[in-house]
Parts: sequence; C-alpha cells; structure tokens
Amino acid sequence: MPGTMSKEDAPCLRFTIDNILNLKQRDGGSLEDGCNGAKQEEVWRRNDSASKETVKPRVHGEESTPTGAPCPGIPGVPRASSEKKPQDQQQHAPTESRVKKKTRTIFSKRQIFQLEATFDMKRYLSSSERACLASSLQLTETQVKIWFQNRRNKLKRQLSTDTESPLAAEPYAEAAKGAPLSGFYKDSSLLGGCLLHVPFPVVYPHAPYVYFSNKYFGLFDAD
Amino acid sequence: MPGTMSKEDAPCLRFTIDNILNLKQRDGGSLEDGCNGAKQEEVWRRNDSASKETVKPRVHGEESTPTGAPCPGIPGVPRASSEKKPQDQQQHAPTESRVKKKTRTIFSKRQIFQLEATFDMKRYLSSSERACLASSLQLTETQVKIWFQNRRNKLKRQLSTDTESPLAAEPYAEAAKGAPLSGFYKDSSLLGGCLLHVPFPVVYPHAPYVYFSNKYFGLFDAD
DNA sequence: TGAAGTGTTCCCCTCTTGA
DNA sequence: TCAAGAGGGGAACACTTCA
Repeated sequence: MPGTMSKEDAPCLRFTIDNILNLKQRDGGSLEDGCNGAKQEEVWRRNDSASKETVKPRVHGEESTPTGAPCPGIPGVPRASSEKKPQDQQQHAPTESRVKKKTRTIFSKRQIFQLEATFDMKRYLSSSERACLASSLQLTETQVKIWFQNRRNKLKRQLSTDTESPLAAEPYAEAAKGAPLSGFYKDSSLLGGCLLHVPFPVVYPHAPYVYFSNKYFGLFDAD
Repeated sequence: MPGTMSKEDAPCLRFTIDNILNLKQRDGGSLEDGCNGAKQEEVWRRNDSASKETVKPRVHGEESTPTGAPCPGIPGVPRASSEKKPQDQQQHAPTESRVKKKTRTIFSKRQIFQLEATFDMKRYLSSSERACLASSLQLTETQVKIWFQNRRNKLKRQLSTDTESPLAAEPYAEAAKGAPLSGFYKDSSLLGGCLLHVPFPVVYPHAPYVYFSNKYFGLFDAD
C-alpha cells in the first residue's frame, strides 16, 4: 500500500495510561475529557474519511455518523505521519533510508499495553481513532492499522483453536476479551471519535497490574 | 469477525412504491414486512461477497447494525450473486453472451423513483441496504452501487454549479434534497439493516406526484 | 512470536465514454 | 443524459515471511 494515508484531520485523544486510569477512577462517568467527545459511531471498520484531498465521505463503516467534532489534536505531538518512524521505533528501525528490509519493530510495553487496551474495547478503529492512538503512541497510523489487523488474526486463530476457552481459569479473561466476535462490532458507540469513554478493561485496584488479552501488564514499568 | 455477514443475511425491505406510500399513510408503522419481492436473478458482475468461496466478512457497511431482521433469504432465490442480467435489464441488454459492449441500461421510472427516494434519505448504502434495494428493484447490487455513485456525482456537480440554489422555488426542494452533503452521512441510523422506517420524501397528498431530486414522479404511470 | 509483506476483494472518487 | 468503464486510493482479510 502506497501512500496509505494522508491523515490530516485526525482528531486526537489521550490514550495515555494515566488518562485511562483516571477515567477508571472517575467511574466511567463523563470521560469526555481527552479529546472531548466526538462520538461518531464508526464501529466496525475502517471508517475513515480524511484520506483523500477531496472530501471523501467514505461512509464505509459508519462514517455516516460523524456526530462529534474532531479532536483538537495534541499540540506537542507531531502527527504520526505515515512514512517515518516515530521515536519509539527509530531505535529498532535504524536507518532512515527506505530500505524495505523487513525490519521487525518491537513495540514497547507501553505501546502494546495501550494497543491491547484499545483492542479489548473494539476490534476496529475508525481513521480518527487510529490517528489519535497512533499519535499518542508515537507510532504511524499504518503501524497501528497493521497491529490491529494482526491482532484480529491472532484472536481469530485463538478462538478457532481453543474454542473451549481454557482461559476460563482467569475470571476476567472473558470479559477482557470482549464478546466472542459475533456481534461485537456493533458497539460502535463505545468509542467516540477519538476518546475512550468506556470503563477500562480489568484493573485490579489492589495492584499495579492490568489484565486483559491473556496478559498482565505492570503499570509502572512502562517500556 | 470473520463471518460478520456474508451478505447472506442481508435484511430485506420493501422499497416498492406501494409500500412506501402505504407507509406514509400508515404513518411509519411497522414495515418490517419482509423481503419478499426479491428475486433478482444474479447479475453479471463481480458483485461482492457472494463471489468468494472464503467467508470474507467485509464489515464495510452497516453490517454492524442489522437493525431489522435479516431478510429470510428467499428460498429459491439465489443471492444476487453474479453473472446475469435481471429482468428489467434484459430487455436492454439483449444477449446473454457476455459481450461487454457498453450497453447503457435505461432504468424504469419505478426504479428511478425508488432509487431517488432512497438517495434522498441517505447518500450511501450499506451492503445490506444495497442488496435489499437491488433485489426489490430487480437490479444488481452493482447497478445500485453505480447508480448511487453517479447520483452522488451529479448532486455534487449541481451543488457546485448553482450554489445559489435556484431550486428555492420549490418549497420542498431543499428538504427533499437533504443536507448538502456536509454532515449528511451521519443519518446512517435512518436505515436499519435494510428497511426504510422513516417518513418518505415529499408526497403531495392532493396529487399522484412525488417531488424530489428536482423531478416529479407520477405515481401511477410506473415505467 | 509477531510486525510487516504480499495478494485479492471491495468500496469510493474522479474523469471519460458512448448509446 | 447518464449507466458504465477505467484508473487510483484506502482498507479488510488470508497467508506468508523472517528478524
């Protein structure tokens, strides 16, 4: 995919762990803080909009319900443009020379954490959500997109493999995984344009760990 | 999400004029009738889903919000899959021989009417809505898709041309046209899976004519 | 193991063609 | 005039590759 995305108007949100945790504490009330609440149904899909120079509605997904206003866009955070490696990545992807060598980027714990957290809430991101998440993680939108793609495949594989869900051992496992996929994509309303105003995955109040997607994430050892 | 809908379950609605008018009279009651009328023989084209052997979800459209009950799936009627011209078309597209000659199909008044009516309510259709409309009109999904595409272009051209909207002469013109495109796509909620449970365009109670999209449609001289 | 590459399909857009 | 063709882009999915 060539110049996959010009992502201009990508709204932005705060997908930071701090924010997330704060939201949790605030009892999932009106978490519209981050990028205010754009709500936008979107949902299952690649919604997007903003990709071309021309006004492309792209109703594909639910593009049709761009209720909210696009997120302000975090000031200090440069738009995770497509072709350059943001900070976190550069250390792994050494040269700027476009050597399409198949370098395998290693995402940091923080990045994985947020990606998983987001994935647990919805399997598909709208372009604006993707843009926000990407910028907050210092990743390119393509990386986020690919990550979600791969993650979906992974989940699919897992589901087809252990259908009997041996995960049952973990009390929160199921909840954390979200609905089995069936009608999962309809919860578009869960994520507003770019902010997660939904209760967060599974946070154990007594310990600095968060469990979901079959993994535990220490909250304090970022990276 | 794989199987997210193989378009099989495309719900169905009655986009027939009769239905529409009845609805109008019934005050938007429960039109969940059913699909019935669908027959659509397949069409020549690569229409979507059904063409593959693998279950490709393609969450694209409204699939995610199958509000209405999925269309029963007409027994003897294969989903508008792909290779042949439906009735209405056959008269225009003479031979069955795949002579890709660039034949210009002439849609009937009834078809245009329903297409326009639908277009006035929403500029984009989800795959299920498209399937339903296509089947009710005896058109292929691709034809409906292309029609909407061309219609969107036409509207765009019109808007850019007479921006001053000389249409003002017609009191209902604006309403009928719906929002100018801007945030128009948000009304996805208007159409549940495949049925139009919304008030119909502009019907003059005193005469058998319906006006919208800058045209008058006689209701009794179908075709 | 998992990010990224490859291939295929589909939708949308713009512009063009030709009955 | 307008349905349809053609070209280009983005995105999804299945599969594969290889640090």
